[in-house]
Amino acid sequence: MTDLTLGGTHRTLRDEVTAEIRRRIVSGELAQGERLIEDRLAALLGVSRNPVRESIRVLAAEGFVQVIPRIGATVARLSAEEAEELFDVRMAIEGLAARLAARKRTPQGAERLRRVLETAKEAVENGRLEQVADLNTSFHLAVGEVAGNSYLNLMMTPMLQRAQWVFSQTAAVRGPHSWTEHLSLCEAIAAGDEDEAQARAVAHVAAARRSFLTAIGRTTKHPND
Amino acid sequence: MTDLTLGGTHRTLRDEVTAEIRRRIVSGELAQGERLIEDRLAALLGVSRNPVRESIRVLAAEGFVQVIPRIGATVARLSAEEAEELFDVRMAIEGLAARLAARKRTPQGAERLRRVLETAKEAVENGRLEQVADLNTSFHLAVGEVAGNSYLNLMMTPMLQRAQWVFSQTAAVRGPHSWTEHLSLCEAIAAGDEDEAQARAVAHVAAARRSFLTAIGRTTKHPND
DNA sequence: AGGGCGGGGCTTGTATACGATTAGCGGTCA
DNA sequence: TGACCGCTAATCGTATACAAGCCCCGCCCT
Repeated sequence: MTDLTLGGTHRTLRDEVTAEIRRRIVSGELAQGERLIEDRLAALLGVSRNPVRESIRVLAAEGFVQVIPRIGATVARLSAEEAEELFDVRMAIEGLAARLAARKRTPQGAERLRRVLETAKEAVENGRLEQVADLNTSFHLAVGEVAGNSYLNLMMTPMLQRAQWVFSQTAAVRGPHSWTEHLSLCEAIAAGDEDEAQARAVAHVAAARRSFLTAIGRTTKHPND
Repeated sequence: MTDLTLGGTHRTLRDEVTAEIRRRIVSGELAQGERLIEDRLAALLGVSRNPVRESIRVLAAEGFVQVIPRIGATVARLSAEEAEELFDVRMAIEGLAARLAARKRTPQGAERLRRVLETAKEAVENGRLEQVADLNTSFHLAVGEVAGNSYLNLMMTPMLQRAQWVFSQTAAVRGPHSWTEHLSLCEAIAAGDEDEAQARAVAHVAAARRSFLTAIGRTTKHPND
């Protein structure tokens, strides 16, 4: 009786395993370079090796895991250079997402974005800090969904989780600053101003990059910023 | 003696199966919406179901396959809208790739691009038409590699194959026109002109979009073009 | 003492087996 | 005649089994 309708909504073990391993990587519970031994992961999660293997392949395609045939899988290593490279990609992708969101916005879409911001505000006020990172990702993802480009969304989902990974690794918390920028982006989208929406999204990611660079203590790229 | 060095260069069945299924999808041998039955694919390729399953998950993450739990996997359907959406993503991503390639170019990198163009020219002259599509993809991918952004490359690889899929489905051949644009892009990159490289890459994708729209016989989007 | 060599354990790659669920079909009853 | 019900075949989800390769350690030889 629990699942009387569409059977397609069933969550398979593989899906849960994938989400769980990814969560552990993004949160840092699984350290960079750490070996992912199929047997142990399977035992740890109480499943057999098969779902674990399928998960590892997907996570490898997403860039969270590195697989070397006959040697094994490890959590990917994220050098400072690679982390910074991500911001370039984000500016391009999220700029496009914001532009399309402004173009294709609907009242429901704008409302949806506001609701995520509202939830985030509550979470901040109640001190649910670890939830804030997830809500941050949710907001960016919601922008992508409002943009209504399915392939863009397919790419954005792992990209944003990777971004979250970068921040969890560097322990760089951007604080309330970030949410003001979100709000500003939300307004531009709701107003349907494509140029402004893109500009604000790009500026937002650029600010995140500066925050990241400060956190890792190297200002080599923009010494006169 | 064939494999005396690094074992990591070993190609597993799963890799070959993934490449083969992807190739059949991109080439159209596997039609959109066609069911991918694990048993049959396994028998067809002479392997067991396990490598096939892992392949299907990866292809789903790349957007070539749609998986519904307990129902099965099918080749993804590519509506005209989704196909066109891809061009937006490509303009953003390939524009960035071209810009970064111009910024980080090296003599070897520029030479590499020229070599791909040379090979393509030969292929065109010798009438190896089905190879031309692959070389087209190779060129775009090479631009990404010269850009030297690992995550960008991770995203570009399936994206470009998806683009190739779109063209193989619409039977839109762009012909020598495209290669002039490649050459022009290559020069801008070699010259290190970031703005020009990005502009030419974007223009190239925009031209491909027009070609696509013409091929599917709907000019609704840009009626006055 | 140092370097090659072989064996054992661990881990991955692949195959097979079994249970669970779905879709499709035919029969039955109103 | 049409709709509902149960059955069967097909297929997926998961677990288990076995084979093959890799790493590491100790031994032996020089």
